[in-house]
Amino acid sequence: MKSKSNHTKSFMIYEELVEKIQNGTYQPNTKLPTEHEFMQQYEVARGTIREALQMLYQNGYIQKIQGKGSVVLDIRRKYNFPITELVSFKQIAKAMGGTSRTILQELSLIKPDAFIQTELNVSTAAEIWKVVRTREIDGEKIILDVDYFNKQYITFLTKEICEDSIYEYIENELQLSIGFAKKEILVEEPTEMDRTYLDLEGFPNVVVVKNHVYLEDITLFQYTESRHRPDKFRFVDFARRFANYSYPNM
Amino acid sequence: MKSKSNHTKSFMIYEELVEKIQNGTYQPNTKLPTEHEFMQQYEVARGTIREALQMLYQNGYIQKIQGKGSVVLDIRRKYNFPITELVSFKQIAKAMGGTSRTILQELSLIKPDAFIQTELNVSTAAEIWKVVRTREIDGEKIILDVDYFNKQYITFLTKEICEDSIYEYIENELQLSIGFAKKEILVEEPTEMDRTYLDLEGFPNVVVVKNHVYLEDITLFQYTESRHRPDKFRFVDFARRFANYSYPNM
DNA sequence: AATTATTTGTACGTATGTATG
DNA sequence: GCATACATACGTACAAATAAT
Repeated sequence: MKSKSNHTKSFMIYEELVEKIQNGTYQPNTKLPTEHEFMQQYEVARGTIREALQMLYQNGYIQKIQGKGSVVLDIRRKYNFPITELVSFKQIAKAMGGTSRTILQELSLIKPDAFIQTELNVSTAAEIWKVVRTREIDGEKIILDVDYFNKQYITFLTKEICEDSIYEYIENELQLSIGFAKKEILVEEPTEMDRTYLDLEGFPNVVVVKNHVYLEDITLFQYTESRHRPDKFRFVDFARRFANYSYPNM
Repeated sequence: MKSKSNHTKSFMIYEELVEKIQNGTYQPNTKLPTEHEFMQQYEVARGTIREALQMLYQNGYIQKIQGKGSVVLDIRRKYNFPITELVSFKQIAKAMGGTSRTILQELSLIKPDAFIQTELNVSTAAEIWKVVRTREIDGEKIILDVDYFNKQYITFLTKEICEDSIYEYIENELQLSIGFAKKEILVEEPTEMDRTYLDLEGFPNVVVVKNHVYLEDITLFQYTESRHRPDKFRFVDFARRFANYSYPNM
């Protein structure tokens, strides 16, 4: 999972601590070194350490307890699944282990119909890339991804890019920074497309994840529907009660 | 949505800005005042303003763009639904408007079976509150909530509390601070319980949200299954690509 | 039971870097 | 090149919660 360059001290410390939590250097339910110890270890100001710890906190790696210290959580380890982050299928497949394959069913430039005009907020004149891909895991076609990209921002696409990772291409080749996405999870009846491209095995509905994806400058460039066979669908989320807004500092 | 006291300057500023975004004082796709202007307006240090803005950013209210400013997003307004936060049904029902009702089907103290022992990480000796509630919206029973509370932490429950809001009771009466939760969304076949307590109308499966809820001191005190009729299920999530770890400051 | 030390939380101020216009 | 605005980092002080004396 790489993206734009982030060579700040706090981010590098964060990455190092994530690594040490994942490889067991810091064990679940034990305390991390104190902020003061980290200060000396990394020779940075306390605020810098607190930023790194805040990222760990925000992403569910640790719990910070005032007066006590930071405790390593094992939630990530227990559910080794991408938790509420924007990740591509390639990353998920890699994390899950099993054999996976992407089959490109369609790659075309289209004029947006009324639905796509609304979802991508474009006029009839716009040009849109339509990408249809089947995701096969352990020999079963269980996910159908239908993507629509605004050609104004994603100017060029090829079969090879779609079969690898479009996100990697967007961030590394096109040098665009993906900012955020709004996800919506629903259950729908299978469409004709679902029936042809998925191994539905008689399941009477599909779980649909609808995604609007924005760049960092707030331009909406992608609308995606990820259509899952219900028995294979799983979504894991980590939520804090108040995103306990204790922020680093100063 | 209230919880533990948070009277910090940055949090109060955050709340005030949320209010102003929601009531339209700050319009979507326009820029907020600069950090410098906020500094003068609130007579606080820049870091304090940046903390407040960071909370807005993290929760999808604004996008921060270096060199330009902070732009108000309309994602929250478009999907007026609790976005990836720990919220109780009472809050959701209130936000949705329509008529809603909670029916308490069962409230009992039980000894945990093998499944609950695993999910709540307790021994056979523990005592567990079991709460079964039906959620009715516009006259249809579409959600079945099955909660298990560790009596060690939630010592006392009544019919009235369960029919109102257990979360309010936990936070306001018991003065416990809820820390975080791990959610998992799956699709399952209806159980006998689902069939008796839900208006399933022939739907062959239910969407199940499994929830492990922890206090701020990391004690696991609740396991919940929220079982939804699939046609009425909807989950909205806001995700940042890298939770762009720019933190306030210093 | 009261005090002190430790550890995290909030807030202030300053300096410099980087992106935008 | 310059001004503006956000980003990162340093340092200091004190508050609040916890743990140890």
